[in-house]
Amino acid sequence: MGRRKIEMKMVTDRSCRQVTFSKRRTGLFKKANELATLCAVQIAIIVFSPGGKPFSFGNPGVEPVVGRFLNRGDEHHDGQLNGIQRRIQLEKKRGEALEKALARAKASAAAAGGGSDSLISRSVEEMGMEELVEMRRRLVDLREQLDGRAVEMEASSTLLLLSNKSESAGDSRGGSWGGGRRRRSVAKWRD
Amino acid sequence: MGRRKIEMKMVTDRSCRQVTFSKRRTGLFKKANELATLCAVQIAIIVFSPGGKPFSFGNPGVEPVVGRFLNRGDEHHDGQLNGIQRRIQLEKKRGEALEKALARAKASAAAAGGGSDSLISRSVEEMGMEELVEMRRRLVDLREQLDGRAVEMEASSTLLLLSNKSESAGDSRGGSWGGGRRRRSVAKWRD
DNA sequence: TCATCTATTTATAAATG
DNA sequence: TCATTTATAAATAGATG
Repeated sequence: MGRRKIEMKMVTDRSCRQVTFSKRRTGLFKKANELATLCAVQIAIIVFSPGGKPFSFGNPGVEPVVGRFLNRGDEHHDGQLNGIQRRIQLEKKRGEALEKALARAKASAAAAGGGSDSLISRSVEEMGMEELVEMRRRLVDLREQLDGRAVEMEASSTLLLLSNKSESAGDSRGGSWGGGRRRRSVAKWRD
Repeated sequence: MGRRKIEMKMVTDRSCRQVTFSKRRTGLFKKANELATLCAVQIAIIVFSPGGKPFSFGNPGVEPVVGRFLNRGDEHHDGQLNGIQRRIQLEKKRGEALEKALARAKASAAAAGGGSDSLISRSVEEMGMEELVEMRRRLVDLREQLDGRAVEMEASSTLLLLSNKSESAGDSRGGSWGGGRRRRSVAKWRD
């Protein structure tokens, strides 16, 4: 697609790689936009430049699409809607083990609510890998809870739960280029 | 790019639209794969077909990329690496408010550890939106902490922290190199 | 550095099996 | 309905200012 055919290996020269990245990212986003337009579908692309900077494209926006994707229970592809009742049934089926895990997750959240701030003095930086992994496990439990709940709510609420920071709790719509994230308004074309 | 030039409007015929979607989705994923290969970058694409079915592509996987995107603090784009020290400095700059929030988050995790499972009897389904939002906020704080720690670790560990599920809460290695959400492997090529 | 140019390669719309 | 083919539009690698 250029003067010469190129090998499909990482471009070794940093400068060339950056140029290639910029050109192809532009092309990719354009293609994505065409796909969204021609087929009237939702699409989101997130890409980090070689320098580590995030670029994104989304129709109608990155977060609605990501939210829809993440919220999707793995077991049901009902497409449209699906009552929470079905979900609950599935969850109950998972058995007591999950129930206990959920109880712990809830206890965690509640305990945090009345939290005594000074109970834990060690900094997270001092924690070992094992502890972090365990923290993460509970975190995942929490998130499962949130996701399970989320299917009940309409899209805007779901967005609130999934978006990292909730200032934009509203429903900022409009297909967007560039940063899906709040500060970036339209497009960053340079890295 | 075909026998004829086509208008950039929604293809009205459902059948043609589906064909166009399949072809262009394939092309888009191929381009994304090339971009990832040539430039050694992380990228994720999520697209819902006209029928509402999800398709995804991700390098090294959808969730690691989405996680990185959602977790990104808006204020620092340090790019490469950055010792945890730099991160800590930035966090300290945020002031006492954040310090307190973090302390609460840590307390939460710790409380969960010694958790009394029966403290909370209400089901999550019964919780109100506000409580869920608050739970989510703490969750985000926790995750920020984990991410701050994560920069110290090598990629595989980072992947472990960010990937949504690890059945084996222990230290399941060999991060899933491709899958989107847990059950999905890499890409679904048919709708 | 950076945008623009163009020779080529690549993607794909329509045709075809 | 699909997969394959083919004529053409579109993307882009390298050149150039």
